[in-house]
Amino acid sequence: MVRPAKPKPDAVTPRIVDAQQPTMADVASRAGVSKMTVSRALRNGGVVSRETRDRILKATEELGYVLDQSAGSLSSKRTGFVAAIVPSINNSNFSDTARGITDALEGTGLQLLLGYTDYAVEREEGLIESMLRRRPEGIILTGGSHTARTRKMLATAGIPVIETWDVPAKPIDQVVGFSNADAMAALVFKLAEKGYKRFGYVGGTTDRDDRGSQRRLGFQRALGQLGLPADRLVSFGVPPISIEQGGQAVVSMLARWPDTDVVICVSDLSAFGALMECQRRGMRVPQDIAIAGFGNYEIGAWSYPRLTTVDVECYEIGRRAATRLREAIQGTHDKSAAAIELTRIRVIERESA
Amino acid sequence: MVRPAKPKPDAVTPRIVDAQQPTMADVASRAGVSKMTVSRALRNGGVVSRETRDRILKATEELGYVLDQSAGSLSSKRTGFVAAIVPSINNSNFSDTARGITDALEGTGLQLLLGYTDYAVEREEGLIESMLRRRPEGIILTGGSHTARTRKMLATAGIPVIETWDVPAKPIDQVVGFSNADAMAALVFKLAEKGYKRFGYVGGTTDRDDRGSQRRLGFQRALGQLGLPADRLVSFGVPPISIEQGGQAVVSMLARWPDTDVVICVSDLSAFGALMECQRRGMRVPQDIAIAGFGNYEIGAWSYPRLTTVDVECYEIGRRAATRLREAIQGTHDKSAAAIELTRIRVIERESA
DNA sequence: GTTGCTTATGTTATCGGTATCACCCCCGTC
DNA sequence: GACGGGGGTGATACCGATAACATAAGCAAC
Repeated sequence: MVRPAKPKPDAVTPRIVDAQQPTMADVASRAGVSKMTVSRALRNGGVVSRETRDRILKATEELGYVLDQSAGSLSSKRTGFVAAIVPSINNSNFSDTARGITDALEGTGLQLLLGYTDYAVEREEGLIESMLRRRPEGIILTGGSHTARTRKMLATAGIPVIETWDVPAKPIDQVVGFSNADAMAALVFKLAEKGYKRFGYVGGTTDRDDRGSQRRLGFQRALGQLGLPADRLVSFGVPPISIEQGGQAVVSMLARWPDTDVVICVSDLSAFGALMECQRRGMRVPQDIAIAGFGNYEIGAWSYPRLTTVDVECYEIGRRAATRLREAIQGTHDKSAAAIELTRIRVIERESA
Repeated sequence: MVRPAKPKPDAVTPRIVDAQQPTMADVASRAGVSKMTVSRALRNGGVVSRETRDRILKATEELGYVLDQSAGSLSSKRTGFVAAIVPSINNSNFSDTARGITDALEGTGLQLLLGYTDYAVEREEGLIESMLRRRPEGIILTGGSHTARTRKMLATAGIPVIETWDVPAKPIDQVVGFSNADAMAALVFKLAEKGYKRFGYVGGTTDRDDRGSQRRLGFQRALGQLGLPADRLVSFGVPPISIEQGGQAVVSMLARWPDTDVVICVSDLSAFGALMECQRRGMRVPQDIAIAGFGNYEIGAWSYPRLTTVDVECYEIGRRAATRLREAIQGTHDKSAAAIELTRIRVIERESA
C-alpha cells in the first residue's frame, strides 16, 4: 500500500489509516478561491485570469491533486468513456483494431473501455451490461450477432453503436466492416485463376465465430460458381484457431485428401502452422502443396515462404469506427453519410500459393 | 444513433430528442418502493424480501434499466476500477499478461482500465494521470522506471501498486516479476554449455525499453563471466523490435561478423525474423547459424525449426499481479508475505540453437 | 453619470446513486 | 404484557464535481 509522503508517525493500531485524498475543495481553499474557479482552471476552455490560474495550478501540484472524473461526469452527464468489445485481445488482427480505436481517440478526451469475449457470444451480453454501467458515450462491437437483451440494452442506452468487422444483415446503427464471405471468395477466385483446382479449407467449428463461418461460406460459394467441388473441409475445434491447430488440420486434410493442391486457412495463424508443419514433414510449399491464409498478419509477411493472404485493414477498421463514433458523440456526424462504411479488402499474392 | 423503441413521433425539429435513460427512481416508482430498496435489490448482499426483489427485477427488466456505477461509486467511494499499463497491446507477451489480469479479476466486480505506452516512457505519466482521474482502486505497471511526478501521484492516490515484468531497485510497493538480466544470462550459459563461442546480440536502442536493456546487460555479463567476448551487438532502432527488424539485424550481424555461431535476439519475434531471413538466404539453422529468442511466443513453438528461447510466464505475471492487487484492495492481503514475488524463468531448448 | 458589455468569480442546486440511521412489524422469550 | 431482536423498508444526508445563474469590477460609449 502506498502511503502519502508523511504518514501519521504515531499510528498505534496496525489498521491502515490512509490520509484522505485531496479534493477540489482542498485545492480551492489552498489557492484562496472557490471550487468552481478551480474546476474552470483545471479544464481547458474555462475563463480564469492568468494569476488565479497559476495560483490554482501551483496548489494542485503541491497537493498532488488529480481531477475526479467520476464525480464530474455525474454532474456533466459526460463520462468520457467509449466501450469496445473484440473477440480476443491476443489476436493481432483484433489488437490492431483496438490500437486503431485508441489512436483515433487520442486527444479527444475519450477513454477506451476494452473488453473481449474469447469468441463466446454468450459473454457479450454480460460484458456489454457491465460496460453500460459505466455509461459510455458510444460503443464499438465486433460482428452483428447479438442477443435480444443486448439489443434492448443498447437501444435503452441511446448511444451510438458501431458494428465492425462484418456487414450485419440487420445493423443496429452504423457499420464499419467488410464482407468476410466476399473477401474469402476473392481469394478463391484469384487462386483458381492461378490454376489451382482441388481446394481444401481449414477453419474452426462454425457456431462460435461469425467471421469464420462467413469465410467458409464464401469459400463454398466461390467454388460453386467456379464449378469446382468444395467438400474438402477440415474443422478444428472451437476458436481461436491458432498456429498449432493449423498444423494438425493440414495433416488431417492430406491424410483424407492427399491430392489437395491448395489449402486455405481461416486465418494466417493457422496457415502459418500448416506451412511449418508441411516443412517439418519435408513437403515443399507451394510445389507440393500451396497454402493461403487470411488477415495479413505480420507473421505471414515475413515467413519463408511468405503467405498469400487477404488484407482487411484491421487498424483502419478501428480507426474509422472510432472516428465515426467520435463524430456521432460530438454531433459533428454527417447524417447524410452512409451508415455503412465498407473497408477495403485486398488479396495479397505471395510465394505460398 | 440508437433510439428508444418508441421515439417521439411528432419531433418537428431535426434536433435529436433522446428520451431520458431510466434511473433508479424510475424503477423504484414502477415497483412501488423507495430508491433505497431498489439499490439493495440490485446489489447482492442487500436484504430485501423475496416478493419485493422479484417486483423490482421485473421493473428493471421492463425499463431496460442498467445500474449507473459512476453515480454509485461516488457515494460508496469504491469505483471498481483497476488500472494496468503495458508497453504494447500488440505484443503477445504483454497481451498475455493483460489476459492474466482480466482473468484474475473475473467475478470480483473489478473492471480493468487498460493503457499502453508504445514503449514511450514519457507517455506513462500522462496515461497514469488520466487513469487516476477514474480513481482506480489499484494499479499494475510494467517495469520500474517512473518519473518523479508519477511517483508522487501514485503516493497521493494511496492505492496499491504492483510493478511487473522486472525487479526494480526501488519498488514503489509490490512487485511481481523477474530479472531480465538473469533470464538472459541463463540462456547464454545454456548455449555456452552446448559449445557456442561466438555470440551475437540483436536488440533495440536501449533507452526506451528497460527490459530490452536489462537483457542486453545480462548477455554481456554472462559472456564476461565465461571469458567470452560480448562485442557483437546489433541495435535496430526504437522498440518494438519486431519480425522485420530481426531479419535486417541478422543480415547486418553476418555482414560484420561472418563467423558468428549463435545470434540471440531480444525477443522471439525478432528471432523469428532472423530465422526466416536466414532460410531465405539459403542458410541452415542451426547448422550454419544458430538463433535463440526470448519470451516463448507461440510463433517460436511452431516454427520450423522451433526456437530456443526463455519462457517467462507472461500470463502468470498478470494473473498473480492481479490476484495480489485484489487481495490488497480487499484487505485480505497477507502483510507478512514478501512484497516482491519472483516469477519463474525457464530456458527452453529447441532446435534453433 | 448612466448604461451596457465583457471578464472574472462566487452561490446554489443538482447529477444518481449509497451510507446511515430510524422505524415498523412480527415473533419468541421471560 | 414488556422486552429484545432481527427482517424489511424508508427518509435524509451526503459523495465531489459541474451547470446555470448571479454578481462584481472594469471599461467604453453616449
